[in-house]
Amino acid sequence: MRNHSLPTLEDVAQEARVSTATVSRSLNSPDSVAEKTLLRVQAAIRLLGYSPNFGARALAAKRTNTIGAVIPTMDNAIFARGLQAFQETISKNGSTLLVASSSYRLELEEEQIRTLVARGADAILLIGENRSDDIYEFLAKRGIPYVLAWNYRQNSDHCFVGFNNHTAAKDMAKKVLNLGHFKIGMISGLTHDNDRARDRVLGVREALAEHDIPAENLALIEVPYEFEYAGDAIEELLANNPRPTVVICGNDILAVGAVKRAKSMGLRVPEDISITGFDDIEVSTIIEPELTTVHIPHRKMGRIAAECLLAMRRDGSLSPSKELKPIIIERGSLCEPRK
Amino acid sequence: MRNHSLPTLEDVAQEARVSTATVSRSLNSPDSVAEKTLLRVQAAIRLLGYSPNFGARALAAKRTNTIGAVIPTMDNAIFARGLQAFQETISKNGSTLLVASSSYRLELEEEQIRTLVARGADAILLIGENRSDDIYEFLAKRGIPYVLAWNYRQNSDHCFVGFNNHTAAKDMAKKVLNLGHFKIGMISGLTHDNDRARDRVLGVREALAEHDIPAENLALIEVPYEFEYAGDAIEELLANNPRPTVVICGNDILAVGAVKRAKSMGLRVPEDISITGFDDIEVSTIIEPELTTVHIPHRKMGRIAAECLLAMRRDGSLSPSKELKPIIIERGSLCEPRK
DNA sequence: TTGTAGGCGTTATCAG
DNA sequence: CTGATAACGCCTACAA
Repeated sequence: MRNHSLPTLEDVAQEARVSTATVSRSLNSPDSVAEKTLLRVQAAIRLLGYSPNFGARALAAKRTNTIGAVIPTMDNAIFARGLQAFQETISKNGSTLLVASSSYRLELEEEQIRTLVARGADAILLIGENRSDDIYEFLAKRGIPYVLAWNYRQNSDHCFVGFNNHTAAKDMAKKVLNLGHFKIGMISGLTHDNDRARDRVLGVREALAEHDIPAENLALIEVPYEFEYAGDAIEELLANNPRPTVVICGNDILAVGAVKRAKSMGLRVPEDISITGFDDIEVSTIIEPELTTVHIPHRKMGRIAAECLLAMRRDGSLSPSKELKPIIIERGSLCEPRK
Repeated sequence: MRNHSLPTLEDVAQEARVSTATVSRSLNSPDSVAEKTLLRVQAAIRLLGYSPNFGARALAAKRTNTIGAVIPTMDNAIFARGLQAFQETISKNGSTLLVASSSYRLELEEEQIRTLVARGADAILLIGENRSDDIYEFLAKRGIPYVLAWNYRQNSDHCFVGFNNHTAAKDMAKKVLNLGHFKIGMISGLTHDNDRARDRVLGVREALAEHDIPAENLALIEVPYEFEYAGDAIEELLANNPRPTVVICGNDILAVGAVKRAKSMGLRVPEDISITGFDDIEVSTIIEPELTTVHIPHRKMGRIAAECLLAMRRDGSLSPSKELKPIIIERGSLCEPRK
C-alpha cells in the first residue's frame, strides 16, 4: 500500500514529447492546442494513468474548484434534500462540495467555516444569517463569496437565497386564527443563535397582534429539534388551563413529535388538538394525520443557491438575493376548534 | 471583495524575526520550538491573521488531511445518521470530510471516487463492495486506504465495517416464518449494482428453503427506494392469488410506503397484512403501526468506519474488518397470519 | 501553436 | 533549537 510516486505533468510531457506547458494547456484550455498535439497528450495521459495533483494545482492557480457548505445538522432530513440539489448543481459545474455540520452551535460553525476556507473552499454556503461579524469580515477579507440560504432579507449586503420565515409563519398563524382558534400553543426550535426559528416566532406573534388576540394567549416553548422534546413540550402545553386548541410548531420534526405524543395521550388530532408543521419534509405525510404545514421548495432553493454561488465566484461580484415563496399545504392536522 | 493577498509564512517569519522554517515548526510540532520563540511566532500569527495555505501544504506534505465519502444518496435518512457520526469522528481527528453522492449509479460513483482522489482525499469511505475492480486497483495503486461500510464479509482483502445483510434478512425471514406465514411477498431495492439489497433477498430465500417452503411462495418485486414505488409494489403483490400474508421489505422506506398504501387500500396492518422493514430509521416509529424492523447501529458503524480509516491512513496497513450485529426490533407491523 | 522559466506557500533535510 | 535551501507539481506570462 505504498505511494508508487504517481506520474506528473512532466512524465506526461516526456511521453508525449511536448513541454509541460502544453500538457497543462491540453488540460485547461484544450482549444488552444493543436488537434494533433492534443491527441498525443491525451494518449499519454491515459497511458500513464495521470491525474493532476490537487495541491499543486490549487497552489499555482489560486483556486480549488471546491465549494464548502456548513449546515446545522445532517442528522435529520431538514437540510438533506436542499443539500442534495445543491451538490448536484455544484458537481454538474465541475466543482466539488465540502460539507461540515455545526450541530447548531455558533462557535463550532465559525471553526468549520475557517477550516473549510483553510481547506481551500473558494465559495461557501451558509444557513441563515445569524453569526458574528468577524466571520463576515473574515470572508470578505479573503474575497470568498458566500450565500445565506434558508432565509431571505431585502436590502442586505448579503446574498440570500431563501424565504421569509417571518411572513411564512405569520401566514400559517393567520390561517389558524381565521379558523377561530383563540388559545394558541407554540413549540419553537431554540431561537438563540437561530434567526429562522426566531423569525417564525415573531411571525406568529405579529399575526396574533393583528387579530387583537392578547399576547398571553400564546404559550411558547422552545426545544431542540427532536421528537422527544417536542413530545414533552406539547404535554406541558396541554396542561395549561385553559388548554390551547392548536399547537403551531417551528418545524415538521417538532410537529411530528407533538402529534405522536398527543395521540399517545389519548387525544385525537385534529379534533381535540390541531397541530401544524413547517418545512414539508417527508415525515409530514407519514404521520397520521398528515401534517398541515408550510411547504418549502428545498430542492429549488439548493439549486438556486448553488447557481448564485457559482456566479459570484465566476464574476467576482455580489449576486442579487433570491426569494422563494413558501406555500401552506393543507392536510389533516389542522381544523376548527371545537365549540 | 478583493483578494488582498493574504499573509504567508514568510510574512509571519519576518514579523516574528525568525525563519519560515521555525514558523512552520511552531505550527506542526510546537514541542520542538523554544517556549519564547513559540510565543513570539504565535503573536505574529494572530497579529497578521495568518492561516496556512492548503494547497501549498498539501503539495509539500503530500497529504491533505481530507477524507472522502461517496454515498448512494443524501436524499433520505438511510445514510444520514451514520454519516453524521462518521464526520464527527473525522473532524475530532483534525481531518475534514468531503462528501459526494452517486444516486445509486455505478458509473457516477466511479467518477466521484476519482474526483475525490484528484481533490486530494487521502482516504475514502465507500458503501458496500459492489464496484469494478478498476476502482480497487486505482485506489491500491495510489495507496489510498478505503473502508467498505454497510456490509461485512469474512476473509476479504477489503476492510469492511458493517453487518451481514444476508443473515440479518434471513433472521427476519425466519421470525416471519416461525409465526406461521407461508405465502410471502417481498419488496426489495434494486439489486443490480447493490450488494446489500442482493444479500437481503438471498437471506430471505435461504430462510424459506430451510423451512421447506417452495420458492414459488415468494413473490418478489424490485423497486427504487421510494415510497411511491413501494406502494405500487405492494398493490401488485396483494393482487396475487393466493395473496401473501406478509410483505418483507428491503428497507424502512419501502416498508413505510407499503404500509401507507396498504392502509389506504382499506387493509389493516398487521391484521390483514404484515409488513416488515429494515434499518430502523426514524420513520419506522412515525408510521402507524410502528415498524417491526431490523435495527442497524448506524452511528456506531459510522464512528468505527472513521476510526478504521484513520488507523489505516496512519499506519499504512490494512485494518481488520469489524462486524456489527443487527437486532430485530419488534413493534407493531408484524403478527401471525390470520387463519 | 509551443516552449522556457519563474513563482505559488509549505515542508523537510541538513548543517550549524 | 534554529536557519538555509531544495523540493513539491502545476500554471502562466513571456518569448519564440
